[in-house]
Amino acid sequence: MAGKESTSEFDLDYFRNNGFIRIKCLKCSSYFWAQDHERKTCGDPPCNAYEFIGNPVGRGPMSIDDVRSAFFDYFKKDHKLVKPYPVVPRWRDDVLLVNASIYDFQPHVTSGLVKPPGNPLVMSQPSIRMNDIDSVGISGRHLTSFEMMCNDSFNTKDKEIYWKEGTIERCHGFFSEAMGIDPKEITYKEKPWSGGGNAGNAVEVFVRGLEVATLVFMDLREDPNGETEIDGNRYSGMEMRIVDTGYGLERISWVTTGAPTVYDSVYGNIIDHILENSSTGNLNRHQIGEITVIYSSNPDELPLKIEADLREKGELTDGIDWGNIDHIRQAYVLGDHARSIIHMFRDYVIPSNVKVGYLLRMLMRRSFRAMERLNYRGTLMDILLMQEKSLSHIVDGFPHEFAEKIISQEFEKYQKSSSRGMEELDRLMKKKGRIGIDDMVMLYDSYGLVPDMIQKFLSDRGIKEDIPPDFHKKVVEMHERMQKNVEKEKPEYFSDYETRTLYYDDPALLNFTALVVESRNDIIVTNQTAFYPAGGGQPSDYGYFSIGSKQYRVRDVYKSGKTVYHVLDGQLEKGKRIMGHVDGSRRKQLMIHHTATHLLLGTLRSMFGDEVWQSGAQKNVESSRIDVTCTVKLDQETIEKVESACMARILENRKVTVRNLEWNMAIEKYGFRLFEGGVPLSNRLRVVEIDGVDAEGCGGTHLSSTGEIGFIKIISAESIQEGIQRIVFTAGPAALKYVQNLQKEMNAIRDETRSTEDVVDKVRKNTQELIALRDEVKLLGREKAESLFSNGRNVMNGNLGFIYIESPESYVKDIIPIAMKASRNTVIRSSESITIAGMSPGETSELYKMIYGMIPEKPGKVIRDKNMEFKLKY
RNA sequence: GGGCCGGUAGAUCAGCGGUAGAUCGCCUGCUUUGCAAGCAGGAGGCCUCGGGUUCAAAUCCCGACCGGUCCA
Repeated sequence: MAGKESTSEFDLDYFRNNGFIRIKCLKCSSYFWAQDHERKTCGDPPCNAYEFIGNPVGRGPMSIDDVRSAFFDYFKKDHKLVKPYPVVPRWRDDVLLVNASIYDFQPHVTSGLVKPPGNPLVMSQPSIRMNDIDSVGISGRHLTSFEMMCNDSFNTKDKEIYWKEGTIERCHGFFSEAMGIDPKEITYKEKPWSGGGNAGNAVEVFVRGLEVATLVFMDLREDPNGETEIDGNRYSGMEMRIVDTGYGLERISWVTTGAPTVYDSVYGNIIDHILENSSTGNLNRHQIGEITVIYSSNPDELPLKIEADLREKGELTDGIDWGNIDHIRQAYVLGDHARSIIHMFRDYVIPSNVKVGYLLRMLMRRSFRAMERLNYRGTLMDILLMQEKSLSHIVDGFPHEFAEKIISQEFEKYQKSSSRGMEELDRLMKKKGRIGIDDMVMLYDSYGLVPDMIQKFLSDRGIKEDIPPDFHKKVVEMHERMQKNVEKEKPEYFSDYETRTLYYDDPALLNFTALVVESRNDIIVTNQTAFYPAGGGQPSDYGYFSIGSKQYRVRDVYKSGKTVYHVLDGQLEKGKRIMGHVDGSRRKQLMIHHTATHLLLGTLRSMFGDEVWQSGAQKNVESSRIDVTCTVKLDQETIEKVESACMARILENRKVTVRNLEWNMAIEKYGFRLFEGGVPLSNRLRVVEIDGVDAEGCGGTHLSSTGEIGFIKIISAESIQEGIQRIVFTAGPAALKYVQNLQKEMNAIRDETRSTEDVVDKVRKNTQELIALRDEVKLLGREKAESLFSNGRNVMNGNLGFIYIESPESYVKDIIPIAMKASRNTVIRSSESITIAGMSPGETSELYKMIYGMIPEKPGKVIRDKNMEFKLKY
């Protein structure tokens, strides 16, 4: 019955006029809307298990291409169709991958600063989620990459597009009319939603136990003083109310095919191909459908855990060949990962040990292992090419050459570190006879050897070793210790005054008048400023403010929001009229380095291709650096080529233009390449373009042509991470100074080495001579020690016999090893010490007592080590 | 960004306080019709770098640098 005990956010005309009633789920007590008045449960697992496997809905099986075009056709009438964004979100730095379609519009659109690329809009956004990677291939429903289709509308005070009514009406229309699903099968479950600093009401849409869409009505933002509380966080209302829907493309297609798993549904042909070309041949996958249903009924538990429990109880074993199931699962993994890898390659991600590169490496290595376990006869590229075909309507420009190169490099690395690991394992076995859990953790940690590779290695040698059940726990424990976050000291923000940015109006302006509008201790805000604040890798300007003859040095300048803060030596009161003076030579040098950075990046990209992306940069006065993704190691020869190419472009004196473009237009024109450096949050993108070389969104100050750079000299190139090269360079006057210093150093070396002609040759000779002399001294020392030892006197003192040597202190260390091999104890006396060395511990101890009694001045220090050697220092 | 493992002959590694070794590769000679191989001999090392401890450091401690790997 329509519950009246609580008011609903979804008590909509559309529901009421179309025969829907609100029902309280018998199992989970949440509310849902349905046209089937007899319905008792909400449709969300675990309240319902999957009921569509082997029993599809709709007019017939629809491929993802079918579903996608049906979706677009349905919404295109009154929505703008937007092209998908890259899966690597270069426009934001808080996440590694696009997880959902709304990521495309955060934070610039959701904050209201930038207008959406269409309103309302429709699109299908490839998304990658790595969280459930352990369940991929096993649960039957988890994917690392999928397409999230959405129809989004952005409502403002002035313009209402559509809100709940319009969204639900469209959703129901799409599923029932366009997809031909029996409307009585569709349920809408109410559920509050929160994430990424926003929150709102939502409904989840279910068909036969499968969640096919989520409709989110985002109208709250996180606010510590907000009046609404959700999950312990406080929220307040947003000016823009956003409809964000997520339709799971693969799932919707799946519910129409009723295939055993989503993998079979979406790319069953590729799974067939993989199995046909592996050791078992193709396998029937019908049993897997039953397993998928079982897992669906317990969504909060890890599939492998459920499976282990059921198998222990003896359920879930009848007639199931687990060897085959495992084999099929590897094929699923391979099929799934191939898709994510395509998306990442498309965005030129390079495998590495950090960030998104690490995620790519993880996917690739898991794929390699799956191929090995399957004995798959093809290559990873074969599977990528098949998946590329199946994604042809959504992915364009998959770079084949780049993919081939990266795969072969990564495979080589994978094999190398596996075989190193295997050698280490072999050594450990020889040394210890068995492998403990700590060894396993070490092999995994240091060589990437997963436990089943270790197991296989051992079983090939007839040794049975179980993987300890707490292996992963141990790994996690080990990594728990490494959490550490350094909180950076935050500068003080106390104003929201919009400072006029004279440095943008005229980058050459150095002297200006200003009014102090805010003041706190040594920090002031002025109405306008020509001081460039630190940002975009460009450090702040220096200089001073003056009032009459008094000067106040400017030590630091920073910007927050629209306010520019100046840190002074001294204090200036609010209301004072002052003159500002920017240190012109510092600014000029920073501008040269900044424009040079863009030139260098553009040049590198033209030389090494689209894989070159900036991944960090820092300008400075003496030198600057830029980090770029690049698989090529930059040797001296390459560096010189880069320098020459830069020089050519400097001599061409190419124009540098700065334009403020509307966000969406800028992307339309230049693409996501604009987001090379950081991205300022504003409604317009400031695009700095070097004619024919490079265009980037950038907030820095720039020269007006490349000729002003003078010349660029690369100081060093090193790899700071895998796939990332750090180039340190200098330009303009700083470059001249650098070269002058080199000359000075060279002259100094020439003087010090007393060389007249070839300095390098002279240094080489000197070094060789030094090594030769060092060796000779060593040898002479030993010879001398030998001769001192053989000339030693045989002494009998009471019943103690020993060899007595008098020697300079410097030879003592050479005599000791000889003495220790001799059959008798040796006493070595120098002007500084008496040393006893020998093979008979008992006797040396006696000798020590005797000699200690004999010397007139008692020693200050007695050294005794495990060789039973004594040293008495006077 | 953090943890862990490592850096010794051209390559792969051993040695883990006492005067640098193995295997493969390389060079020379012998054996062989030739190849594969065998035998004998030989060359090849600032033991990554810098500090410290020590009579003595490749070895122990600290710090850089480089490589690998796992996690975020």
